[in-house]
Amino acid sequence: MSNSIYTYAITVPSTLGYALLGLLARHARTGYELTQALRAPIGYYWTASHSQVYPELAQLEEQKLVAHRVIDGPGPRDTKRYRITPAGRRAVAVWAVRPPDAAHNRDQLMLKVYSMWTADPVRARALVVGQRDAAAAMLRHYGEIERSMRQDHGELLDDPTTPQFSSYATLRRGLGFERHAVAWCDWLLAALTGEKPAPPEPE
Amino acid sequence: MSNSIYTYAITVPSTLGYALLGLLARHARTGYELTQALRAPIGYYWTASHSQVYPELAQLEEQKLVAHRVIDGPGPRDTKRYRITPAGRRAVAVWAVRPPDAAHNRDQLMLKVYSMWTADPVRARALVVGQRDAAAAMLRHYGEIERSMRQDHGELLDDPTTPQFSSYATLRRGLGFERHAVAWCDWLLAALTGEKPAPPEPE
DNA sequence: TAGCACATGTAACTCGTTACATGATTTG
DNA sequence: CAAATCATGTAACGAGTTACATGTGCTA
Repeated sequence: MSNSIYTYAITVPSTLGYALLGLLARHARTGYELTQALRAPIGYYWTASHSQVYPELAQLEEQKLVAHRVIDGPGPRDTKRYRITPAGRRAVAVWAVRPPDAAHNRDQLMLKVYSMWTADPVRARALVVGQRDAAAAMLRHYGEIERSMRQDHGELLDDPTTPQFSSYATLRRGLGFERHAVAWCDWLLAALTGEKPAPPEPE
Repeated sequence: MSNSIYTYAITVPSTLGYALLGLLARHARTGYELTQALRAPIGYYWTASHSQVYPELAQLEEQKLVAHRVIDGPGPRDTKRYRITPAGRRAVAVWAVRPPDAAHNRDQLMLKVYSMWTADPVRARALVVGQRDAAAAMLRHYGEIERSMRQDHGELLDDPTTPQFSSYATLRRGLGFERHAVAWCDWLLAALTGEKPAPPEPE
């Protein structure tokens, strides 16, 4: 059947695959629980729906990076609890320190701002106010998470070999990101309102 | 043939379509020139390859938001210069101030950091150093652009009705973003090296 | 008893990338 | 004369979203 030794292509996990391995490296979960983790906390920087998760888990299992055990069944299908294999654990560890693919930071808001000069200034202001409020809300939310992390763990947040440290590092990035987003919105709002620092010629 | 008045679905431009309209709102361009703009400056927050641009232009033309005129031909096909129509201009202006779709900020680096605790600390450090340097290089690059913008235009950067203002606003976001990225990498590097602020119990 | 959380899967579709394809003009 | 730039298009594929599909157990 085969006319080549390359008939079977070697497949490496997709980015989603590594995201799932990273979650399973912490503890075993069902596909459903993995999907939930892809809303929060992973959802803050990577999302996926369950329709992507289940096929990906099947692929990871084919590659022997995860394994599952049936635990029980509330619905028409079995409930499967997945755990990471030693090979899977090695795969995440290697992937985690390889430089990421040159990231194209898709930011729809920037695209809109790029064309904002064509729009109604009143509506432009409203958009920026809304974005500012959303960023401020996220900032508060992250602040609450930080407080509870400091309380629950504490010492662990200083040790880079703990999963808590890794979580904390991503949280700090989120905090800085939203803090800057708010500051930028405030600057833009001032500029849109026409607050010039000491204009030489008065109207 | 038709059993419904809804046979013809109304189609609105995709995000890429609006990106193209935003570029054409500034001045007329060929598909090739639009593709180049989608590397820089738009490429800093939105990318697309020419294989996406040409079909999208055809769709925008079908929707009467752009129009083209053949100018000459170096290759086997005609060279087409596209300009925005009044309807296209109205479409961008409206889109620009509508809240963006709830953005899922995909950040592969954060995903890697989330699993960094499983990895070799030496390689982890190397990854973060590399990311820090890349962010610092971008920061310098944006700084140069800012200087040339201030020189070329200057007054215009204070007027929200000019395209230069819009460009400047996105640039400022980039500057803040990279500045924070560098600071965060520095923090992470210190944490990975094990610089604790006055540890109570010595080893 | 209606709705939600739990739990897993498939199908259709859009978006985006890489590769295929062609060919003139300019530059080293 | 080889390579890059200009210039436009199609095809195949992978990634991601929304909708379709099923069914249990708990709670308001």
